[in-house]
Amino acid sequence: MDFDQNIKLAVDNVVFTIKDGQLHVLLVQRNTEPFKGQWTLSGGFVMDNESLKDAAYRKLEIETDVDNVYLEQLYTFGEVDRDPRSRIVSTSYMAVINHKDLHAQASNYIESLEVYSVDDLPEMAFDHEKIINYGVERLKNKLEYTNIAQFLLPDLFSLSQLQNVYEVIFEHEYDTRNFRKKIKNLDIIEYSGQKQKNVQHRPAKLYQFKSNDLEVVEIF
Amino acid sequence: MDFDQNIKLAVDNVVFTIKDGQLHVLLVQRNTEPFKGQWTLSGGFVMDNESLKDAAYRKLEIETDVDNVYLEQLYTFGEVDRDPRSRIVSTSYMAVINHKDLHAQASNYIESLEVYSVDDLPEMAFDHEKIINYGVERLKNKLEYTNIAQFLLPDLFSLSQLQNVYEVIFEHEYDTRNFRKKIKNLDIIEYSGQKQKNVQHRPAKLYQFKSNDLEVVEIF
DNA sequence: CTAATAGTGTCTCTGAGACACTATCTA
DNA sequence: TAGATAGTGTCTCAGAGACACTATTAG
Repeated sequence: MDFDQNIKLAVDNVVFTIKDGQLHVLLVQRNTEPFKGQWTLSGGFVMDNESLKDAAYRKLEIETDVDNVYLEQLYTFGEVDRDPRSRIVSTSYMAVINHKDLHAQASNYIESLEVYSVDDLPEMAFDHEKIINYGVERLKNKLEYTNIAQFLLPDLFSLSQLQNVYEVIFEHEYDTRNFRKKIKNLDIIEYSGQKQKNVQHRPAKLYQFKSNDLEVVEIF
Repeated sequence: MDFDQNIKLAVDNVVFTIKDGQLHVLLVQRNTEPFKGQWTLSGGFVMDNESLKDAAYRKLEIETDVDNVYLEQLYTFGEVDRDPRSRIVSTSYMAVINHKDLHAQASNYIESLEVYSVDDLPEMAFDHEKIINYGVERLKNKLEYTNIAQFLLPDLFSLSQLQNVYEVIFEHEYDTRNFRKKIKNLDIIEYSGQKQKNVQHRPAKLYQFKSNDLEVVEIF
């Protein structure tokens, strides 16, 4: 056990949310070299007495209401030269959260914090753009076979809102009737009894997910 | 960058192969405490100048003909107490290999090396049984939507052999006609022009995969 | 000719996708 | 009543699964 190793271990969070009808990711702007002024994921070193997932949660607490967040490990990036300063291996996590639970202001943060559309990322430091792309693929996959969409939506939502989540992330429009037929057959959501109020059109029925945990269900 | 961290980073390989019509995994028997006599995955610490994947390959070279192996990262296990000696985070890799390319003898190895059926594992040290189970799930998933089965088969194989791979891993028997119909529709294998020889029954046509790389194709 | 495995086609049912109109609310 | 979005059913086609018999080889 006295193997001499000089590798540091970090976590990086890819925090997804939907804003303005587009998939966004939370980024931090660096204010020191290297890559000063460029953007990174929110992350940091793992402490000796916390698990990887706890480290990811600790970082996430600064920016979000972690009670309503879905967090899962993505991938561990272990190339030798991914950080020019020293050997740093980073385990990335994907967080999925409703926009209202994201307090993305710089208040607790020395560096500035902002959400960017994944289709329009700023200049990214390190290999973080690669990490984001990996996360986008994972999110797309999970949308196809789980109820993960719930974490991008408020507790009560209309079928149009749900459909919009899929359309935004897959960048593809679906037929309303077919979409509703499929979702209803899956038996994963239920009518809450409530409807939209004060909308300038026919108010939509509001639904809720039957399970608040991630469940595996073939969707697309 | 002078954060003080006392975590070591290791890799562990879950090496899958099919032997005697069952899915097997390669294990190493520990000859020191803790867990002396119990079995573990083949693994070890990552060196400062090699990537995680290179570390996994380096371990794999001892036991296999790495030219014919498929290797992919599984998951990083980062619980604080997973190793009683010290804080060790382990990134696991899944290797998929044909049984003939596995030279699983103890010759290069101080410890003894053996393949065990995943349905009949010996007493496992650390959290390695959990890692194996995670690997089995990943392998099942990949069988459903990729051509990963090729790495469990010789270059030329019969349709029965291919079907057997699926039956063994999913522990489910498939209808021969339906299975062949589906595989042929997928257009991922082709007839090699050769047939079995010296078999005491009608010789099967031998097929080969069109692509030697992992390709994404919906199968089941 | 026996034993063993290879190889093949049809029918039914289910789910995916294409497609157009009516309903309900606010201002 | 105009503007906006919600909400709904039918047809066609493709793929999944159930199912039974003939073909080819060695010994």
